[in-house]
Amino acid sequence: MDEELKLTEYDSSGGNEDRVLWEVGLPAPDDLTPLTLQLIPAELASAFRISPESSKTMNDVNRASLNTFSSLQRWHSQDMASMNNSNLKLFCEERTREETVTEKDETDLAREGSDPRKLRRVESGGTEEADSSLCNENYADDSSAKTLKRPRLVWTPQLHKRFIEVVAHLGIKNAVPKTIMQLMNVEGLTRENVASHLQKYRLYTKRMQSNEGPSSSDHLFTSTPVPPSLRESGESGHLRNTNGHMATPTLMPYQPQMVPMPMMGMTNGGHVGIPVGYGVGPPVGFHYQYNMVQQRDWSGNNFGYYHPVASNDK
DNA sequence: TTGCAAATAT
DNA sequence: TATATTTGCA
Repeated sequence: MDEELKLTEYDSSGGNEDRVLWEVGLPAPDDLTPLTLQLIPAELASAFRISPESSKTMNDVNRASLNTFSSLQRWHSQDMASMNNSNLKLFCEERTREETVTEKDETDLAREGSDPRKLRRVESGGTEEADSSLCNENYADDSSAKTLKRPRLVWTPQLHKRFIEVVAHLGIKNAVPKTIMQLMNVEGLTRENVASHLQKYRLYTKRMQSNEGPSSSDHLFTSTPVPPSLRESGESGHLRNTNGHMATPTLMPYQPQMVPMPMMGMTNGGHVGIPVGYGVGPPVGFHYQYNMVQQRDWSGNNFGYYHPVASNDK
């Protein structure tokens, strides 16, 4: 969190730009490999017929650092709480402008008319791929929330646990996508998300009931045991007590905490965690955030998150 | 609106 | 390759 504070407080307009951006918890400068150093020695490169890296001067390194800093600043200057698609759109437009200039500088007629996003993927060294992937058509139009393609939801064990709790609460009979979605009270979660997950979950429970055993892809489901109320077909999750009255299992209200975490050291090929802002109360808008924000449930467990996957050519 | 299977996307 | 999403149909 110290890093986070330092990063947030960093302001190039006022302070000493040569100041180290963060110090706490990070290796001392002496422990770091200089970026000017070539990682593959010339002899090794020639031995394996690897085309030698273009040597990096301090100027190159400084330029790259400044680019990184300015983009980080841009990210952090956004009000994370009020982050919305318009912000992202502006961000993307800005980036697109920058990239257009770059592409003009490196004029290549053969590329004329091709998709800039594909171009970028080929051209970028990879470190930009993850954030560039945010600026695709999924986010380009915020005029209609319905036409927005949501990032892929990752059903983490915690999110699945919440799902199970709600399904157990409702009982097998009442556990339909819409109701589950409402009771889960997870902002941004759609009926389709739930329907899809429910579909898979039912297949899993079916497999379990037929003593087939879990399949290799049932990792998530096996991590959370199937509640007894879901094993009895057709019975509601509401338990009948000795008086014959219905006793409703308590369903913990959803009170998430936002735990901001700077997205540092993300490399290409890795999935970028773009969590959805889970809210208390009725679902409101769907907020995309640039930085890694882990969702926690009331017991401190991380919840699910959305991630756009950096697309890779197949 | 729901459930399901298959196709598609990431 | 795994798995989430979409699609089409009943």
